[in-house]
Amino acid sequence: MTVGRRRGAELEEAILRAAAEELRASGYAGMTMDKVARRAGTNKNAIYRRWPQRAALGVAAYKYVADARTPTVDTGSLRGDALELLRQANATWSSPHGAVLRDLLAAAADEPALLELLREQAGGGALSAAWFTLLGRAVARGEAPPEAVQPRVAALPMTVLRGEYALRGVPAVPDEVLVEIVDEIYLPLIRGRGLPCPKPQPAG
Amino acid sequence: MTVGRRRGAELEEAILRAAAEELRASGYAGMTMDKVARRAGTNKNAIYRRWPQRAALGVAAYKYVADARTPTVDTGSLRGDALELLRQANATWSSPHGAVLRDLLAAAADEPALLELLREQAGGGALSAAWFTLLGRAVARGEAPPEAVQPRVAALPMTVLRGEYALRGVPAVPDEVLVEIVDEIYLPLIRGRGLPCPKPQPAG
DNA sequence: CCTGATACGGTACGCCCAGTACCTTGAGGA
DNA sequence: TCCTCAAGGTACTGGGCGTACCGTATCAGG
Repeated sequence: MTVGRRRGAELEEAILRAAAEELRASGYAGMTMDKVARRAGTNKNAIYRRWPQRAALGVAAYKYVADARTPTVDTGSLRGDALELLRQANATWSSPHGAVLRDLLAAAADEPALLELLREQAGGGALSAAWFTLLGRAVARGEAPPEAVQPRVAALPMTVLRGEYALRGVPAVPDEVLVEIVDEIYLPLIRGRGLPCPKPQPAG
Repeated sequence: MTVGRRRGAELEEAILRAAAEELRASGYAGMTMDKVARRAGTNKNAIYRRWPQRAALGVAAYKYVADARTPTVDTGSLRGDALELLRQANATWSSPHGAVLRDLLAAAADEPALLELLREQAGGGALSAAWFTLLGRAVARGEAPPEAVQPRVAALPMTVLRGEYALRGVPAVPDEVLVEIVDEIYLPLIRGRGLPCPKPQPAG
């Protein structure tokens, strides 16, 4: 009746796919080991043989669907680039895919090892690199002072966007907020860093 | 043996105290209803008669210990005020008290009602008000341009600090980072917003 | 083709915890 | 005093994580 007993990579694929589907359908909280096993047409043993804990499976399932595409933009202006990158990030986090990631982050609060992995995905590596190159290009064009190229400054819009997520309940920040972040915060900050700027109150 | 059967407010106090102690001892995940009941010298019924769910008890216990002190600072300069407020926030979030709050936030990801309450505590109301008055004073002193008085701008240092928490595993951000946030981001931003600033590249 | 080793499948556990039901017992008010 | 209501005690359902055990299919090697 069955097409034979699956083993190794094939079974692993099936489990990951099932876990990913469960994540999408019920969120991380609803991703039960039994349900994953049933959906994958196997049982919990096969899962626990590969991942020691539910959280580990969750992370694996997330990485399975997360195509680690490095965001790239080049609109020709700092403003355009920043806005585009923000929009991409906003779209990503607003998708069900982003919801899963947020659930996972919340649920893994007591699993240091998993937090590490997730943190990377959530905006550690590739993303901050994108902001760096973006700023670098702006400097080359003379749009930004070299002093502005600095980790905390470069990726500030993403930080503010995350803050916006924290304030509102759920993502999907309206586009005008993204524009505001760029025009009222990022660009003025870059400008402000360009000034040798005598303090307005040179007291002291 | 016992001092008699406790009722009403007295019992409620005891439960809240016990729940708070459990939170401190084992985090939210370890705050079991049975354990709270046992520690309070009562049983789960008395708890469920007052709070319908575990999460509700968690929030109540948190609010029980959280003395909602409104932070106030006035060092005489924008830089000093901002730094002081950041230091206070950092101290708060680094304390076990802050750890409980973070646990709670993570655990309540699927309880919209609780999220609301927590969000308020986490920096919604009183805190952003403090940043507003701080900036207002700076404007009055001529240290900052009036255009800078804007929600997202005013509380930006807190947003960046939260971002720092997200990147590192656990709070307790070193003091020099707080200084950097103020000197490299907040102050330059305020400065930059003061300029009518012709765009460096007026293309278009 | 036969024989192991390995891993899959099935099932049944143990444990813990949330939340509920039911009854007994004490305390305070009328 | 008696009555009511809440507190205490205990047991139970339901469900989820993680484990154990055992039969069985697949694969590798001779």
